[in-house]
Amino acid sequence: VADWVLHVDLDQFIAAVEVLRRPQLRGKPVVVGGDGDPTKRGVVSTASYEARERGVRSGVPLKVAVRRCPEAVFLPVDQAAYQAASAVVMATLRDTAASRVEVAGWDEAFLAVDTEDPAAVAHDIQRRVLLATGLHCTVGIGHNKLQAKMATGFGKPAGVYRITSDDWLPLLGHQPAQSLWGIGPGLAKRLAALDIATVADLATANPSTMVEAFGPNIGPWLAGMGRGRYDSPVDDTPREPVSRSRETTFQLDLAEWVDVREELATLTRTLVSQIAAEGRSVSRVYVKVRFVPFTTVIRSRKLAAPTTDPEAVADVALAVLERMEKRRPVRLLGIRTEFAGR
DNA sequence: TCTGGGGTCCTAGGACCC
DNA sequence: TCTGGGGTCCTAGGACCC
Repeated sequence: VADWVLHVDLDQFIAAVEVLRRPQLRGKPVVVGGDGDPTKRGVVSTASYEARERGVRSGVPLKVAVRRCPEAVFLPVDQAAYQAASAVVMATLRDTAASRVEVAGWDEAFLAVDTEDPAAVAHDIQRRVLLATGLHCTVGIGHNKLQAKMATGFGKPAGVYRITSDDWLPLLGHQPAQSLWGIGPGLAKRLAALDIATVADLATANPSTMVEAFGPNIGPWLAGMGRGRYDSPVDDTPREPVSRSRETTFQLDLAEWVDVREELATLTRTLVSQIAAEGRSVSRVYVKVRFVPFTTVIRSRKLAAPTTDPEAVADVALAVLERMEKRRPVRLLGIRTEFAGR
């Protein structure tokens, strides 16, 4: 078969971009997260391999990270820099032998490639990306996106790895179902209740049981993934954003409801002003509140008509907030707006 | 002790309509 | 006493990903 899918994944992307513009950091533990102050509330976005060896991984609270690795260099998140680097990477990928490139995030993409020698294409991609950006990437090869994506894990860092249907079960059969792309803690728990623990268990699961337990779409999709099957093709259609959100974690929890209202109104106005400046209008508003102790509530309301008026959206957000229990203290406020015209 | 911020997609169930 | 079947729209909320 000459139709291959390649999954290109930049290695420790965010940390690598930072090291690129601060060469003196090469080889040192680098932690990017929050505003770069590890005494504040926030979590790690990406850590360099040197920091990962010390147990500092994405999602670890910065306060924990600094305890585990006090000598690490802590840097603030600089989205614009990563976006710019990402754009160069994606342009480089589009300039390769790939017939289609599906951007799957800042630092990863799927490529449809028609070739007899996918490994040669993969190495060529690595050379070109390194030349254009100074960044290293891993390339996974398969006959679909799932196989390619799982192969990347075996190729890290900076390697090339291939998985096809023939070696899917020998390689992955004994692994937990949750190791598969798309199976998180929630699905893993429901699978475990059906005595499905591993990828091999999933591969041999009874189809009607799966449909009964997960529905006509997700059931067969899960069972197929157990056998390394994956139908959705590499899709290079540029995607219009569906929604945009902003959220804030307060350094000091809000104890007064009047402050909660004020912060939510400000957050909403800021976001909607930006959206309006881009010429988009808002059709639905979600309000997210995280209370202490740790519970998160999300409520939404559709607007009577799409609008670009920050005040109007703020009013709706406050009305949604009023429907919630006025618990305190409040740790986090978030606003998400869905765009009109979809 | 501490738990970010940015997204997408799917499903259940109620309201309402014919 | 019995109360279909199909459809859309809406909200809540689960789940996953980087």
